[in-house]
Formats: sequence, C-alpha cells, structure tokens
Amino acid sequence: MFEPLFTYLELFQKIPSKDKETICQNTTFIKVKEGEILLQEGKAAKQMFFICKGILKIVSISEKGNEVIHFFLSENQFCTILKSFTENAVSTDSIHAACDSEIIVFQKDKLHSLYNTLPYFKSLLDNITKQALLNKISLRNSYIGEDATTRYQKFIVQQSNIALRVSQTDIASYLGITKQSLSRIRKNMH
Amino acid sequence: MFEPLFTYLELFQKIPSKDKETICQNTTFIKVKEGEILLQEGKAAKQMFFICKGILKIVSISEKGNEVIHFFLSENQFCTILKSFTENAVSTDSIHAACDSEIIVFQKDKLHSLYNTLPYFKSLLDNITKQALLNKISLRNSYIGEDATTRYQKFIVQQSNIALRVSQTDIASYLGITKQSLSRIRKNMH
DNA sequence: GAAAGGATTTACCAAATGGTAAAAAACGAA
DNA sequence: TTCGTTTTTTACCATTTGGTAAATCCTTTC
Repeated sequence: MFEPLFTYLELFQKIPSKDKETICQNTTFIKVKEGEILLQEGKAAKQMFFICKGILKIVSISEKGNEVIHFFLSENQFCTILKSFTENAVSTDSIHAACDSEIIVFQKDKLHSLYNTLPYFKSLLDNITKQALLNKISLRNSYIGEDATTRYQKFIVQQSNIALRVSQTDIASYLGITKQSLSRIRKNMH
Repeated sequence: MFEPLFTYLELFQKIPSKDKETICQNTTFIKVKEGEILLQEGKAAKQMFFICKGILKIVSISEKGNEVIHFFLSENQFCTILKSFTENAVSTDSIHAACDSEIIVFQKDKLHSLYNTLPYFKSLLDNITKQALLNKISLRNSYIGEDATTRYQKFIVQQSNIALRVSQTDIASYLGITKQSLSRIRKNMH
C-alpha cells in the first residue's frame, strides 16, 4: 500500500527502512470512490494527501455558480490546499476524487511530528512542493492567449495520463470552455 | 536605496543591523529603464531581483511569435525565473522592465554565501517565495472560464497598482487577448 | 513647433465560442 | 435484460473575439 510513496520519495533520496516504518505509523491509507469529497470548500485543510492511484481535482465555485477545475493531480503527487493548510485558513477550494483513488493521508499534526523526528523529511517535502507549484504555473502559462483547440491539444500532450481518465465535462471546465465547445473541438480534430 | 528591502523583510522578522550590512555588501543596486532586459530568454538565471521601485514583466514568445506576458511583478517582490535559477537550466522566459525601475540584485553565488552566513535568511526567502508562487497561481486561477471583460475587471481590482502603470498592449498580452479587443472592452465599460 | 514613431482607437468582417435545447450514446442499478 | 440517469453529441443562433487595416492620439526628438 505504501510502496508508491517510498518508490517516489527515493527518486530524490534513500529512505532508511526504520524511517519508512515511522512514516507508515503516522499516516493512513484510504480508498475513495469517484465523486467523493476529500476537502470541502469552507473548511480548513488539515490533511495532506499523497496519491498512490487515481486522480484528484481541485475545484472552486465561480460567482455564476459554475464548478471551475483549477487542476488535476494524479499518481505520485502530493495534494492539499497549501494556503489553507499552512495558514490554518478556510479554503475557497475543494478537493474531489475525479476517479476511484488510493490515497495516503498525512494529518497535519502528525506531519509536523514527522518533521521533528526526521528533519530531512521537511526539506524533501518543501522541495517537492515547490517543484509542484512551478509545474502548475508552467502548465497554466502555456494556455495564455491560446484558443480552445490549442489549449485542448496542449492538454492532451502535457497531461496525457489525465486526458483519458476524467470526464470531458471536467476537462472542459479545466480548459475554461463549455462541454459543448469541447465536443465540437474533438469532432473537428478528427 | 536598500531601505525598501529591509522594510519589507522586517514585516516578517527583525533583521539585526549587522546582518543588514552583510546583505548590502553582497548585493548591488541598479536602475533600469523601461524596456531593458534583465534576463534574456535562452540564458540561465544567475540573479535574483528585489524590486524597490517599478514593475518587471515575465515574458515568453509563443510558437506564433507573439510576446506572451506571464505576470507582472512590482514593488516589494522578488523576481527571478525560479526553475532556471535553482536548476541552472536555460530559461524559456525573459524578464523585462515594464517601466523605469530600481532593483536590488542578488547574484546566485553571493546569495548562497548569505544563506551560510545568515541561516534564517534562507528559510525567510523560501517562505516568501512559496507565498509568491501561491499568489501567482491564485491570480491565474481566477481567470479560468471568464470572458475577456471579466478578466480585465478582475485584473483592475486585483492588480490596481499595475493597471495604471503598464501599457494596454502589455495588459492585453497578460490577459490573453488582442490589444484591439482590450480597447473595445474599455470603451464598452464606460 | 514640426516630424517621426509608437500606442490606442475605430471599423469591418470572419471565425470562434457561449447558451439553449434536444437527440443520441454510454453507463449503472435493479 | 430494461429502465433511468448521466455524459456526450449535435444543431441553431446570438455574442464575443480575432485579424486586418486605417485613423487618431500621444510622446519624443530635433
């Protein structure tokens, strides 16, 4: 259950087996179904998730009441609402399972005690987190000024592991277009 | 010249005067004119900038050859191409002065020696950097799925300190629309 | 002040996208 | 399977935006 986490972390540095045990004892493994809500908008994020399997989506509600998908996260990514998590603040975004998923949950307090026990673990996660933020910015920047067709084509290339596994409604929301437009674009591409 | 930097840093924590001297001795203060290039696309970022006065813009060139503005940075913000800076990699983005500006320059090697001399300085900058990344993501997310008029209205509110100081061409590029569209939108708003 | 160059506005038309509605297809549960 | 629900596709039209071109306005320089 926890192997994906350690396999991923050890891309960066060796984790002693003793430390792995410590980490396992301070986290929980859960399975969630598509559509389940891992963090509800309006609450503070008290958990950090690591995705062993599946896809999570970060969602907010626009003033018009539409669901807006900020981004998708898949295998080997950490997921939380960082601002809410670090500042104990109410989150304006939710975290939903975009498909059935397997998740390792780090409770905030246990994560901090892990940081104390394993000092290198904090800087490791900090680096991974910073990388992830840069990637998110980079993805969004690649869409600026592009028309919907180009955005969709880039999405398929840049996030091919997501493209086939989430609904077109979700992809359209992520790309900032209606699902009707996306359907038309797909038709015209063939 | 250096007061804006210390005034800003001391929003987070007190900096002893001895440390301030050390910092001054390891940085340089420069003035740049509108249009000057602080980092050229294709080179590695070896400097971190702190903006005492003025506005910088992060720019890349799209496949069609258009200039695309990723974001604007103004007073009291640090600015570099973080991926290039940390990984010593060639940058696909440039940094331009969007108006006459006054900048404190941290050379990468001197910054690292500062980190050694003043250990708290690294974590301070790391936190500021992480905050800045979250803000950039948050700004971009607020545009997803909005039409051009709404994006422009949000821009004026969220970045009012920028809106009146850069050209409409630059604002249009940042919002992902043509300058003609922006002109039309402004006309219809009054 | 006059000329030159850049920025902004305007106009016109073509293309892209949104909104509404309905049909078709895919999926799940009984 | 069949029914009911959700997702995706299609169609139609109104609106928005892009692309081209030209006119106007603003600055800067001489």
